[in-house]
Amino acid sequence: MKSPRKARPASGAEATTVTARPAPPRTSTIHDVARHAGVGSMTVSRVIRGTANVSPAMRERVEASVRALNYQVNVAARATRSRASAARVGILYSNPSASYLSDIMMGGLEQSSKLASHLILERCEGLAGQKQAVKRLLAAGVDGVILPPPLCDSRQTIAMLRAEGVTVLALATARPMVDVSSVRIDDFEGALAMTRHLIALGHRDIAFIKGDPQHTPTQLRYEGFLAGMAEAGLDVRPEWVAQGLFTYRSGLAAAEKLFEARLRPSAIFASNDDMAAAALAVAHGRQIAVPRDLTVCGFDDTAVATTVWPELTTIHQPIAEMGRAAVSLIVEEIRARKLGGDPAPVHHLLPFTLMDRASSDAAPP
Amino acid sequence: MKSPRKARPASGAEATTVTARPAPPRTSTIHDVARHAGVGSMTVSRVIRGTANVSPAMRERVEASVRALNYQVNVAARATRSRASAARVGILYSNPSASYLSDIMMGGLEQSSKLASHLILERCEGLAGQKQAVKRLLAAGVDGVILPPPLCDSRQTIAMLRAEGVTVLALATARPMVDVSSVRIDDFEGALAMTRHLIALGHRDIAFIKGDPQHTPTQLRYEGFLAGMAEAGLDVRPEWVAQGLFTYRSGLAAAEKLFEARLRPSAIFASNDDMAAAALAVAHGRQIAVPRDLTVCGFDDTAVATTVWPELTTIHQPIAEMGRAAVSLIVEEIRARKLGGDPAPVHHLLPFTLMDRASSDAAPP
DNA sequence: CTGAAAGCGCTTACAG
DNA sequence: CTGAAAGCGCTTACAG
Repeated sequence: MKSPRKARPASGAEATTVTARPAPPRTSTIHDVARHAGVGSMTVSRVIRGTANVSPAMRERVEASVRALNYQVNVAARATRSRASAARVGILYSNPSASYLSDIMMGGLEQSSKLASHLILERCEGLAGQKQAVKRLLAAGVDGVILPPPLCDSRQTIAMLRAEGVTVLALATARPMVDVSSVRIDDFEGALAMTRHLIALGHRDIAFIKGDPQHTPTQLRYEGFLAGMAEAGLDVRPEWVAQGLFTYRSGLAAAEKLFEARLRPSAIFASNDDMAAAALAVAHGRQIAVPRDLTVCGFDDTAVATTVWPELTTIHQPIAEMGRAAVSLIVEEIRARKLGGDPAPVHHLLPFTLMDRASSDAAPP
Repeated sequence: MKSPRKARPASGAEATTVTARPAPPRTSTIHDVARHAGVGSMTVSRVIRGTANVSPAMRERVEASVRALNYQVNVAARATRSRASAARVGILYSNPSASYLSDIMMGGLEQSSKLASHLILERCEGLAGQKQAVKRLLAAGVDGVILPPPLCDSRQTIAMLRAEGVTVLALATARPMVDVSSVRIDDFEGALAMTRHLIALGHRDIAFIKGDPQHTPTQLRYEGFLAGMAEAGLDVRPEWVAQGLFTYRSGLAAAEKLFEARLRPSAIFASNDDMAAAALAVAHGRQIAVPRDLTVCGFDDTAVATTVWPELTTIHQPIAEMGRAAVSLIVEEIRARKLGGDPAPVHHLLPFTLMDRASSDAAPP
């Protein structure tokens, strides 16, 4: 066995080089394009924004110059002038370890970077920390705040923000309020689609692991499951419904309970991926082969779904896209309000996708 | 059992309202502050940037006005004028499902949003897609590109970018090149620290699961482990070293192999969290209680580390912070080059943290 | 140490 | 349908 080194290997950089670097490329402006096309800068501005009132010939000419000069908009400059993106948007979160959070942030930050709006991340410690967190956001001068779960369902937080004239958007809530904009998927339909999928695979003996009763999607996912079973005329046995809390640990306990029932189900539908991953681990321990002897599926399509083996069949929530949509919508709403309007709240329902992976298969005969 | 509903529950918004909203807050500018403080705008600009050459009295006065008016910098406007942040930075990634990726992005986007630089995310499909992806980035007019693993170690990608005058930064590489800036932790020291921790807990029989031989951190983490064992005068049994590939599935196989050895180790140190999570699942299946009968630990502190139960003791890589640092450093390097300089590459080594969680405990007597 | 002027790259509002 | 002017909020470069 190789003898260990005491000094840090590669602690400094290695003595390898690549090549010398030429001068950095220069980026062109709207005026360069205008000069190249022989038109006014205003026309270029109209073309790149896709505004109406530009003759086709002119548009063609400008677009050619844009390509020729490899022009790219300077979003920072654009933001300076157009009120739209001068928006300051907060994201108030409370559960930083949730796997969906970084995807929400990623989508939101990406969109914000496109619009050159300014995003402010604020963490709220427990429920008691709400007031403090809202105060910090107000001190930062936010025009709007996006609320991911579970704060998306906190009437108190929403009320505090709105009392100060701040625009609010609830993200991934299952229970949107009529006068607060929201971005979400349809949890009921998602669970229904998964249940139909299992039934189409020939499963009749389907168990279900419920989520945390405190969270709004829990009930809808369960109802979607019940609806799917009912429309196929299948029974839902009480001993095949286990209570979970959306955590891996609760999934471990729930799965153990399901396996102790007299009859073993041929499929387990867990209402999120963490609990489905736990069910997989329990099955593995009991030497139950997945998917040969047991189908397991989840909900959300978070990172763990593709980490475990076999990879989980699950309902994909387009979380990053929801983050993007949330920023777009709230910035638009803020803009409208700044212009003196009173925009109606928008409720944006995004499509989910059933990801058919290796953890599910036809029911054993 | 409750009868299922056919219609989508809560498919539209609920009939609940909150409160009416007052007018949105207006944000103040540098000139408002200047007027309030009775000074020139330039002085305010100097104070908020923390520039030298401002008398303490003046600074005090301006800061009071900043607080009074709740002034917040408009980063977009700032970016317009200061060349620094006009930077366009690409992030070229190839493994979108990697759990560290969204954290890198999150840190990077956050920093970029602060600097009002422009981030462009580009995905490269397989190794063959490198050329295409680089072309797309060049077409987008990038000044610099950040390379997360595994592309951080691709000499070809780096060479292509630099040939076009693009500044490159390698993120989380274990083998930095001397003339390419990098941001990383010390993998050797991290593994050494974990090994020492296990030994301090009384473990003598420690098994190790190696990572993918293609990835640069693999060797260093293994060497860190060997060094720790050697300095304590402990043997490393060949049958207690298993080869993995950094995937959960490979961890499953590696752990099974370790348990088939004649003697069972009292601790398993997996060189990443996915494989440690797999080892946990295998132990669970074999009714081996963790941490009572077996200690399991990982490396990276990705989301899965706190998803599984018991939660994993692991080495925390400050991934989001590394993303932030990468953006800061590359923007600074781009700025320096734009001003005509030839800045030396920077090698930034961030501290790791040993997260002592529930999956590790003292060795059984 | 402080400030008035010019300008960043774009869009708004106003003329033709 | 097209464009010249003014201005967004800030910083750079130049005077004092």
